[in-house]
Amino acid sequence: MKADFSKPYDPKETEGKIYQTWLDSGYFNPDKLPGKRSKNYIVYMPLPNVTGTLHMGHALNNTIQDILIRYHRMKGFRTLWLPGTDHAGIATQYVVEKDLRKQNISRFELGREKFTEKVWEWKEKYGGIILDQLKKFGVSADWSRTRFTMDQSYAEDVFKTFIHYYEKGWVYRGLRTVNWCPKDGTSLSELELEYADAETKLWYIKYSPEITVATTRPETMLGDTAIAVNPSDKRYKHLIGKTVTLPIQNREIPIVGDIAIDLKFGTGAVKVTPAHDILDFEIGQRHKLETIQVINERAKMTAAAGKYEELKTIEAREKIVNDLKEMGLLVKEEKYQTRVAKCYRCGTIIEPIPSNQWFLKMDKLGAMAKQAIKSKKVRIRPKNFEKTYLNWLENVRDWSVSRQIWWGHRLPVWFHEPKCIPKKGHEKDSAKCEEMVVSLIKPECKYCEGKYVQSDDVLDTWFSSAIWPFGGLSKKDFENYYPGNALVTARDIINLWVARMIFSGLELKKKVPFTDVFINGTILTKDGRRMSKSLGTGIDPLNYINLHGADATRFALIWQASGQDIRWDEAAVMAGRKFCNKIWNASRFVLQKNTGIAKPSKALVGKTSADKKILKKLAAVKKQTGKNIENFEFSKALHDIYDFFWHEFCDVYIEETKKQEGGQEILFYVLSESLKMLHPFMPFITEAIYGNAGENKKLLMIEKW
RNA sequence: GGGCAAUUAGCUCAGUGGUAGAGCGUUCCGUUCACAUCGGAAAGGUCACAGGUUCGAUACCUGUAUUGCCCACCA
Repeated sequence: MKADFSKPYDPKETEGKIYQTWLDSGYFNPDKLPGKRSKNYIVYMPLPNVTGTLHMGHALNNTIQDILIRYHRMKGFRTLWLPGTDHAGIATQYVVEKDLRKQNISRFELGREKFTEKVWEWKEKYGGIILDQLKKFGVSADWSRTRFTMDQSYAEDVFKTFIHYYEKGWVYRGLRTVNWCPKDGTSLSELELEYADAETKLWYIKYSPEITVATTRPETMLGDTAIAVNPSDKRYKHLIGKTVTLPIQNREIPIVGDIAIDLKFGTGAVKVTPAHDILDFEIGQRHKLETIQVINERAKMTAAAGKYEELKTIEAREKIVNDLKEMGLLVKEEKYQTRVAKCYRCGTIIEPIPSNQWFLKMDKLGAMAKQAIKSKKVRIRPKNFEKTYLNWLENVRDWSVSRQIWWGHRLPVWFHEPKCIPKKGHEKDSAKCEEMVVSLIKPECKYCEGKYVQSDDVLDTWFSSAIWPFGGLSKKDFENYYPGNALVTARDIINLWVARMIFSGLELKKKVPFTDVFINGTILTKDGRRMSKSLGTGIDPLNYINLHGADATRFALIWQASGQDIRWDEAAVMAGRKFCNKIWNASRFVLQKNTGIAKPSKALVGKTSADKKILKKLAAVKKQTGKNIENFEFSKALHDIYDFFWHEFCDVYIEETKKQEGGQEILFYVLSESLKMLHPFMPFITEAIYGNAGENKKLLMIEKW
């Protein structure tokens, strides 16, 4: 398409058309790129949630990836940027449930099957929104390869991965005290918790003449199975090994010594409730303590709580405090500032309860992930994030991979019906019925008429995201496009996602999925606060596109993305817009003077000192820009080009040529080269102008850098 | 509690062992034809604070303060 220089640059009118031209070219698809391209450059897009809408973080993250892809495409690489969306487990289930609630339908009325159908409907209707928003940014991903983590082939890879781990003996089932959301009815990983400050009380309860404990949760005392003290604590040392009688329950419980106990806090003696506290559970494991569950999955007291059965935990707390008071066992209560863990989705206070979960052993996998960084097979930039990554792996716990929700990959685990109806001639084999089978397809019992029923649990959503670098590729694509090169993501998912992709790739495919991880900065508000929808501090990047164009917005993002955190300053978008105007007008000037020249000459020799100077400068800037991009120094690269274009080329050289004869070829050449350098950063306007430059038939996006 | 980072012009940020730069904003001047979304010029900083290394530190080291982020988590 031709740019119309009789008017000022209008991004609104131009960007849609340019994007369509790119789509029509097919060049987003590596298989359709022209020319010999012997080397690959592959970027795996961090999967946005299907429920998501674009925020500033996506905008920055995807602009960076687009710069990498466009640069390498122009450099002659066979470039693949793999896009997709994540089913996002509980996040999506939550959104759809909320939607249904408006129609007064609960998911329980619908039942599992109908509910998941509804989620699929929802996904078909709204799941593509975020990808369409990315297109407005100029994202040059290969949309023909777009994947969804619940696509059949992807899901199959997820199941195979689970089965692989199971067969290795790395998957186990265990009762474990987990963070449980009573509202969503699911366990949550530590990383899915949000903490909020809360004012509560610290109650001092006398367990024996010698032992008083301090607790914020007296209701859990009903499930206490020990008292723990620090073994070096002189006050209690002599009591270790003895027992006390648990008040109310009148149960004998042992006093154990454990180093996890802080001498300075409270009284130095701690009640241990393995069932309802994760740290206590670990203490319980160490001392082989019994686990007595007194709170159920709806946050009510169980039968084991005796007369408090069926009370909500808070009601039970009040009653118990009162009862203790009456018994004269409440020594004192004091105000206490604490932090309560809440569900990251619904904000409900989580309740640690023992629950049957599936775990993936992390010893071998964690070691592999660690080794990948230590051996420099994978580099994380900025480098200090390698520490974040390694620290996590140093003391990583086994990964709880099961979730009690309906939307997700159901575990490929099949349980035998309780009854056994032996097949004829197999009466003697009835004991051989396998209680549980892990298999991709529904198994049949060899010995009896009994059926297998699939587990109700689904896998943690990160379990499926962890295989994105290969689960997202067809068999043929896998051969051509695995492993990839770069992964650009935010720092908060270095452990949740990046580490898990690395060990998944190594274990399942024997190769690291990518060699470079770039952690982009976090965009904060101008006064340094986190951008978030719930705080009302978020900004919709599409507003900037509508007002000033995608190029100006991309400019603003990269212009400011020099450090880690960005305090977002809107003025930068205006600067980007002004720069667009400058590019547009300088191009008009140069191209009007060069109507007759088809291609810029390659081996130009400057005649005047101004000519020589600009050519020299251009060569230097171009070299430096390439280096900067390859080193993930995008902001530096943009500042250099900006400086060169505006202050060297426009302010000095163009003005100089007005005074001197000739030099048109050099003008034309420097402009063309500038457009190329600018293209990865500001793809729309540069492509639009390039269509006007001489007889260019080629799109700038595939022009040689 | 542990770790990481930041502190430079009114604002958002670069930067370097030898007395500081950009964008935006401000002030003044300028519309001869690429661009007033422009050009030219100017004002504006004891580079958080204290010590140390050095001939010399904003830059290197130590400490302090403030801020932010990550991880762990206190019963």
